[in-house]
Amino acid sequence: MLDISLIAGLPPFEDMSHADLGDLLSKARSQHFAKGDHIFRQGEDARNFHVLLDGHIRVVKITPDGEQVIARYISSGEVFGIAMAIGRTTYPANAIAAVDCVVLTWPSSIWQSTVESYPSFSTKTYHTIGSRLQDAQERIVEMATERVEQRVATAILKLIKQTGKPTGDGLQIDFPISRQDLSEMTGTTLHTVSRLMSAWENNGYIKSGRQKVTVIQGDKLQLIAGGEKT
Amino acid sequence: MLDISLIAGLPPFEDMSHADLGDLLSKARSQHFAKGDHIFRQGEDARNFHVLLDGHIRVVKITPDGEQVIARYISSGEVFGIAMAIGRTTYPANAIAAVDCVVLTWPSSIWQSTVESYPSFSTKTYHTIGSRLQDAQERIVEMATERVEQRVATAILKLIKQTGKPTGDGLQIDFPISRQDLSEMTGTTLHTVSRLMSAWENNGYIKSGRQKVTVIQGDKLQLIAGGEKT
DNA sequence: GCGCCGGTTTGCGTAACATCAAACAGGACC
DNA sequence: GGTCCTGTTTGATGTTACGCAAACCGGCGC
Repeated sequence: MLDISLIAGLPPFEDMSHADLGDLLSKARSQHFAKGDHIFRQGEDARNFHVLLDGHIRVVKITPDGEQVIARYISSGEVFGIAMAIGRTTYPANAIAAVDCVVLTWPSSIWQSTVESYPSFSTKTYHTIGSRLQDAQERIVEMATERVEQRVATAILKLIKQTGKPTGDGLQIDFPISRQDLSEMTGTTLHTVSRLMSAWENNGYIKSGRQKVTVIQGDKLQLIAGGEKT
Repeated sequence: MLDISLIAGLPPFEDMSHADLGDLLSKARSQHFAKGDHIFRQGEDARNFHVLLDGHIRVVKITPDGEQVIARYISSGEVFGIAMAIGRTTYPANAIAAVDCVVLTWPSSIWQSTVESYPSFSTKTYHTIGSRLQDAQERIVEMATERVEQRVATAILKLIKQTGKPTGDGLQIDFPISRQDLSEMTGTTLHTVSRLMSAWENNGYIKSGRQKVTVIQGDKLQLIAGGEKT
């Protein structure tokens, strides 16, 4: 039904035999989500885990008083929604399609047997969790020690590194992202992000439009991220 | 040489047979660290992994420009220094004995075989990493959305929950902790922490002295942590 | 083509905290 | 008991970035 080539090249599945891949795929179903759809919601029972085949997904935490914090963006090829791997029974955040997405979905019930049967998948997955932990720790350090300007620059550079797509002038973040989104990634307000980006655009470091960001002079942003005053 | 009773009751090792425990212990060595000693340093080759048998350990990240951020405190019974579990070859932070400590140490070389041989240990360990990830994500949300006052209150309550020891008046954090330490946990300055704690002491919520904090009215702190104005 | 809506820009006042500065106190050591 | 050291308190001043407000803009649907 689903073709092995869908996942054969993806990081979580490399080192798995074709037979194993077929086995695993036979238990999966493929889903399409339109831009803006929720793949799952915070607090919901973690009934499935997923791999993103195509698109970009925004993972958002919501606080008791309704504020939103973007935990991360998922790019294609990544596993996500693996709550049970970290001993949870519910999802810790919302997952929202930033663009139209194609997702492979497995029932959580086969998680345990899956990690046991395919040790390379298991190792890869735990390393994924590990790198998310490191990422989170780094963000804590940033938030604790850096000023807003640096954090916004860092966030943009990280997205460019993760998803940068060449355009005429430079590298562009290849999904729609608003000032508000960037503020929710960096713990500030859309106003402050807008002010910073206006200044950078005036200096020719970036070009930006409605939900678009293109980095022209990454080195300059890098300097700002590193804490240079101008 | 080392007695099984040392680790038999500890969370990471429950569900392991006595034979397995003996096996594992035979490869361990026990070490003593005086207050202030480094168990390992950031950037160093991760040659060992550890379990804390007694004491408290401060895990500190250092930024390129020398600022310090406290990632967490380790309490007795926890595994730590498990860099290789998350695919690193070096330690991501300093580990410093907050008080005199007793530590069990294994060479990293046996990590892989250990997680493979003892699935219950493996599961427990990955859940530990998972809960540290959740913890980190929560801290990001806090730093992004809450004011300093709330964060400091939350930090104190978390330490009380983790290590609170009953005294005459209330629960005391059972290792020496300075205003500076609290500021490095919450991304603020020792001055601000001092001001907040002075106010709380005046209100009778806490008692504090040199590197000591005792919580008298945890419910009041809880209100502050939750965002109540007074 | 026009109006509407969501996203964006920009100005102004100000709260929250950092920074600078200086005095103060508890212990450890002699 | 005195001295030194480290941690703590408190005040005065400065700055960052938030909150509020209002205007603006670009695309989409009608």
